[in-house]
Amino acid sequence: MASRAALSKGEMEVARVLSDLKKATVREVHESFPSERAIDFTTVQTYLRRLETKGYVTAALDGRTRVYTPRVKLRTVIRETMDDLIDRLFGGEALPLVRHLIEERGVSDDELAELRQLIDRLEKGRS
Amino acid sequence: MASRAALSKGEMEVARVLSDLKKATVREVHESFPSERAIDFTTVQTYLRRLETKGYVTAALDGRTRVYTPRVKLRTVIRETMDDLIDRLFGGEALPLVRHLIEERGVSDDELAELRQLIDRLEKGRS
DNA sequence: TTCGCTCAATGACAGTTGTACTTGAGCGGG
DNA sequence: CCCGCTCAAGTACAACTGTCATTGAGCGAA
Repeated sequence: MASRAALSKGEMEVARVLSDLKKATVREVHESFPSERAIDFTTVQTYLRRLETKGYVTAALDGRTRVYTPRVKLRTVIRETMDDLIDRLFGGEALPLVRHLIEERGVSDDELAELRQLIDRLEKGRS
Repeated sequence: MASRAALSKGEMEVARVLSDLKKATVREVHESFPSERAIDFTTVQTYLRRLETKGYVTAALDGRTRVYTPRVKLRTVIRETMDDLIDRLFGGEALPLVRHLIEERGVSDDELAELRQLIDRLEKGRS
């Protein structure tokens, strides 16, 4: 895992918001934050700048405003993050984490149904 | 949450090893690290010290050696860590992460079976 | 005893993170 | 035009991280 520097939790958060927006200015990212998540405009700005130097996003100037775009897919960020976490916390096994998530955090009926579908689909893919 | 300070990734890693050992000296923790995970003895020592000041472990002196014991259950650490991550990366929804884990990292046949059991058990618990 | 060795304890330090304050370029009102 | 306002850009900085290097206490050999 050598290419990019890992993201901090705050950076990830901003990366996710930007990923949802596809393309946005600092202001837009800032405004997209849930209102209960109080975070300063300049803090978001700093995170985006760092994401840029780390190579996770690119910025294009529109007038004097930077418009940021993801450069690394969020999926990739998530995968790398989870891989690392699973190594450290579960000795590399993903299933214990899945079990933890299902047991420790409630799963709604709908979610349960979705999970079942997911498993069915996978099992069908095998055989 | 007048809770504890969050753990860094490195801290978590040694917390997990200590948790497996139940009770151990720096040396024992250090030796329990997988050999491919090169890490200095004193680095482990530092992590344990920090875990102690953060209130995650306690140390008792045996002669002139500290013997560390977990103070917060690993399960709790994991829950807090995951809650935070899920908030930042998935907007608070756990299922997308479960889906990610199942889809992105392979699941063996055995694991698939275990998952199915888990779901069956949960569904039975409902209704 | 005294030398050197072994380890635990502690100090150190550069890099990262979280968070915000300060600066300075444009622009609308007078 | 000049004044103040707005907002992006840059600067700041203390706390935290990852990783060692250094110190110093006890102990066995000479």
